[in-house]
Amino acid sequence: MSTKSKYYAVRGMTGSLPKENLLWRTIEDELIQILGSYSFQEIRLPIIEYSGIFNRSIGESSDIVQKEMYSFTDRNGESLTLRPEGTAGCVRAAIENNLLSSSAPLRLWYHGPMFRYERPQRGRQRQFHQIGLEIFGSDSILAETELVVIFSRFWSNLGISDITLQINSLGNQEDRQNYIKVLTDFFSNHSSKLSEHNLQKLRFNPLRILDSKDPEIIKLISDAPTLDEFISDEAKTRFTDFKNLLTMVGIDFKENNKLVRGLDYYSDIVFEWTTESLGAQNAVCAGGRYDNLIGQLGGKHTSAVGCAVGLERVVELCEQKESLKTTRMPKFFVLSTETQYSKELLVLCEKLRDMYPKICFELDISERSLKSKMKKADKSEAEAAIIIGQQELEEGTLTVRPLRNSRSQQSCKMSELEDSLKDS
RNA sequence: GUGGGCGUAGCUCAGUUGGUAGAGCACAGGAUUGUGGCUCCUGAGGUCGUGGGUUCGAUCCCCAUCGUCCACCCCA
Repeated sequence: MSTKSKYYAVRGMTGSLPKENLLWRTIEDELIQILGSYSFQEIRLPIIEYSGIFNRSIGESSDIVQKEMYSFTDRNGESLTLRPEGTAGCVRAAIENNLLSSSAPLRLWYHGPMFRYERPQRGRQRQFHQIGLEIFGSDSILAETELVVIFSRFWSNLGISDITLQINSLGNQEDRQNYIKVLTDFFSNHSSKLSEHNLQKLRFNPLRILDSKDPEIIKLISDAPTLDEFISDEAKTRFTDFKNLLTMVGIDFKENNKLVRGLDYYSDIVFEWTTESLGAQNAVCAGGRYDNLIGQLGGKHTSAVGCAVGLERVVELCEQKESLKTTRMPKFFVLSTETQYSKELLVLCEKLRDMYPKICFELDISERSLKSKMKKADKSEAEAAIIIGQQELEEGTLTVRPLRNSRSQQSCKMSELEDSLKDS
């Protein structure tokens, strides 16, 4: 970096630039439109919550709570945290505003930045953006399936194909406790092969060791008891039904019995959409069922499923594939032959905008040579330039010069302007 | 938190076995004083990330530091 600027963005919090944001918007609008068609409603949540909400829901032993939260004490001495994920706040808002009292399942979505103090790398920023979905009040596997079909539709509309759905069942709480007991015994017997970090996981949540990428551990895990031996018949049936339902709607999936989520509130069915195209951060969208969370946070016991998609990762996929067409308003670049006419130009542009609200008019304000203005017109990606000089002002006409085809330039009235777009 | 790579013009990078730097693209002006793209000509721009050390002399060697990228870890 040069010495020109003394100020830097906070590490891992980069924002996005104008040239990227057309793609961002297109992607977000696509998903939001789909969500509307499934009757999901938007909820807007604060970025800051009391820290206790995250400690309680995500889990004290999780990496997020232990070392990744942006927590601080406010002037009132309260511990607050920049949200590291959206579910906890969404559940809090639903309880607090009595959204769960209605008998009908409630479908919500939210959108915005999340914050985790991690070392930035590909696909991972400290401020990143998610769209999250939650369905409250449905026991049915139709709820999980709905989350899955929504994203299947989304990938398809974006033209993303190299993405895999991985699914697993964590069983109910009792199943998992039984399994954890056996797993703890297993790893304890092989504790010499475990790193300090894994030993710590063994104490707090042995399930997480299953996630490891360490070849030694992976080898060890292949001999470990698996979760599916322990889950109850009820959970097994649910999982089977879920798989059948996915097959019925034509969605391919891969069973992955090592898929455990890093947030403690998940139980029963969990899933994750992954891709090979994003380096080490392969999860694009993930979620599952968390029937106990609402009760844990002080609400009436209400079953729930949810998932979230990492927008940076989706944007990168779309950039790679170049599969998504972005569109913008048609545009005219409006310039004068001499800078003395630029005030008349401003007035003219306002008239044009009154007449054509769906067309973009980029007014030249550079006050440079005509040649330079024409260059700017070209760079602006406008379909055509509108050139105004003495002659045009006297006659009350517009000179329209197409920039994207070989048609010759023409003189026309303001009311005929739209026709010149149709030709091109 | 732990490793490793990389910081030279707006961008992508070359280069100097230590003697204060170049290319392509982009930008600006002109050839064409009411017209972009193609071509040609010209120009602007860098205390070689920052600080210190070694040296007659450092962009190059050494140390530190900051930034950045990738991976571990973790996760969306």
